[in-house]
Amino acid sequence: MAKVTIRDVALAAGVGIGTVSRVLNNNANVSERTRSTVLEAIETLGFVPNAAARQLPRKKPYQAIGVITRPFTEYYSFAERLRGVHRALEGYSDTYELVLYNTYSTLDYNERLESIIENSMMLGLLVLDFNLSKEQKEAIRQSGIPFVGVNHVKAKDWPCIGTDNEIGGEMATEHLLSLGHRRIAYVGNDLIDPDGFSTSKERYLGYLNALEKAGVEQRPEYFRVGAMGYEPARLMTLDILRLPERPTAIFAMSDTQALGCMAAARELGLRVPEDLSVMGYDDVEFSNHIGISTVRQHLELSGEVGMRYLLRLIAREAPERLQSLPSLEVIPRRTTSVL
Amino acid sequence: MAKVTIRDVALAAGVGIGTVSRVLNNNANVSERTRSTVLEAIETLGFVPNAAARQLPRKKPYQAIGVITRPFTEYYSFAERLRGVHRALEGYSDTYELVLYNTYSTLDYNERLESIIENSMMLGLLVLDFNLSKEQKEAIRQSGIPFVGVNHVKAKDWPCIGTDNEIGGEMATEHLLSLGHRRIAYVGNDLIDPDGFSTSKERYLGYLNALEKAGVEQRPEYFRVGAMGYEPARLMTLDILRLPERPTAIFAMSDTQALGCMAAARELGLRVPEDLSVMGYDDVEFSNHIGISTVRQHLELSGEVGMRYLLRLIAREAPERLQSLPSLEVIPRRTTSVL
DNA sequence: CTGTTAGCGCCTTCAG
DNA sequence: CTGAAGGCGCTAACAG
Repeated sequence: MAKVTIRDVALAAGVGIGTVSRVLNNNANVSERTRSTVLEAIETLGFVPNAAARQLPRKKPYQAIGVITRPFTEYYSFAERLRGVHRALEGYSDTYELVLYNTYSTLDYNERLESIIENSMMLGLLVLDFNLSKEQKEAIRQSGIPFVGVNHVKAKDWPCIGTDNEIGGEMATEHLLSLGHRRIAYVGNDLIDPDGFSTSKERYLGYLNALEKAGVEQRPEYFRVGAMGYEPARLMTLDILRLPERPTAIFAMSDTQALGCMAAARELGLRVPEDLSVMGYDDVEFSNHIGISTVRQHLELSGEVGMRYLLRLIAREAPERLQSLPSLEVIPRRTTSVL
Repeated sequence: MAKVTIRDVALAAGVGIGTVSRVLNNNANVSERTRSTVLEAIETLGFVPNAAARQLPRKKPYQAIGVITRPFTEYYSFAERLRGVHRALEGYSDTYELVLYNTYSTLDYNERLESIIENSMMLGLLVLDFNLSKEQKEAIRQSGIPFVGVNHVKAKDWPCIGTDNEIGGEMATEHLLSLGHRRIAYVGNDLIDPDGFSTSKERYLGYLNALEKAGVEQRPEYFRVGAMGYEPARLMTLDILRLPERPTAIFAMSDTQALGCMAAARELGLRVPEDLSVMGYDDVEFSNHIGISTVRQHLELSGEVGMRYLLRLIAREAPERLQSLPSLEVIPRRTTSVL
């Protein structure tokens, strides 16, 4: 159906477009009769006022900044990044609206990105946890929208911030090794996930590096990957722990998955860390509350730094180099102990 | 500084406005020289293109739905509600943008709301966890923007959805009583928080009801409220557990706070649930993973149902009555046990 | 109370 | 390659 405008409504209702506008804005100066006639016309025509057109004549312009991310509601770690984003935006709340593009899949992601560019409604764009293709970067650049990436390995062709997952994976594994563990399992997402993300692969490579440096043989049966999240991790761990010779430690690629490992251990009557050490990754907030040993990757800070920089780009302030994040840190807590 | 338009830029650069538009949109047909002249003018004038005006001539209209909430990044429970909101929006991602208004304070909240109404850019508004005043409801209604409330006790004057905190508090306490506990403490937020929220008060009233029905005396020293969150809960619990006669159970008003209670117990060498039962509230995701006994209030579903209804209102589809949430449920897990 | 007329700021032909 | 003109859909003054 073609787009219906205020003019169509006026025509259908047999009134002027000014009158239609008045009922739209609940202006007092309209008789009850004409009002209802207009309302009826709006109804039957399915008229939806164009937001941009309404906004145009108003004094205060609509200024919005977009944040595009993979489903943050499914991952605590994304939510923590967003916390930093909001921190950076504090004080700007009456200046910029935050438009959150929560995508569901790569396809969805690409479409949203395209639509953002087409609409050209965003003053700036923060790309959270997503790898843009060369073409996509080029397209955004063409559009003239300032953009910044968060959680991406440093690249020359766009301003981005992130940490090195391979190093992090190595650190986590080294921690376990330093505690005397030799039978260490890896539990994570599929190495290449549907969204083309290689986080799991990177952390796994770090794990391999650490083992190799320590001269520890890597056992294939201690390597399990699958869908992301708590439940798959629990199931995979159950499998691992039923092995004839079970590992004494597990490196889970996220804190949420570490929770799954711990649940599996509990189900089998194994104590953590006495019978099994569990190492997580991310250092989300609950990890501290519960006492999960993990690798801190400064999630919140990453969002904050990224957004601050984007704000600078938008304001065209001297774009000093993008500040880099503090180093990854191993945070030993109560789920890992000496063998 | 007055608003600078494309015309000012054209004037300053000594070119036509069409040319300015072309450089703005990275159109090929501009000589390198004029391009840089224009860019310079843009720079010195600090020109920012008006988003609405840019959008207007394009084919695809900008359609956005606003969600206004208290700082969701600080509360897991809000994040879970948002998950439901997103679920409801799945499949509409190419139709509606989701604009998230994450507020920092009541003042901020009121300002944002005003600005939303003034801009009239939103097709609909979902109000998450915030009590609107009569005037505010009236103002939104005047603006003609469809709106729905989530987490509000049922009211006649606007469509909203929510659960009864008093009943929930009573259920939680009854669970503890049924396990034989008589010395039960309450740990929560200040009864009236800075944002005028009375969630804590309501749950506390439920707690009192349950005690009274059971004929259990309520001890003032078992009542502690303070700032929201893990850390304050931990500190308050530390106090309570050092009492000459410490309670055998604690009802914490949220799962996050329950975590704080558990941490305090651990610090004092008390086992949960053997030495102390801890009851939470919310049933956020990690509660299941960790095994916290709690009251399920269907957070995710609330966001989903609310947004679905809003979508109907926007589409002007038969607004059958707003579906109500399932009843609250006590979910006993591993942090509560018989005395 | 209501129709009409100017723009809102920008994009997009259309001639040069 | 570039300037000028027409319109995007709506609001807001202005006369009735």
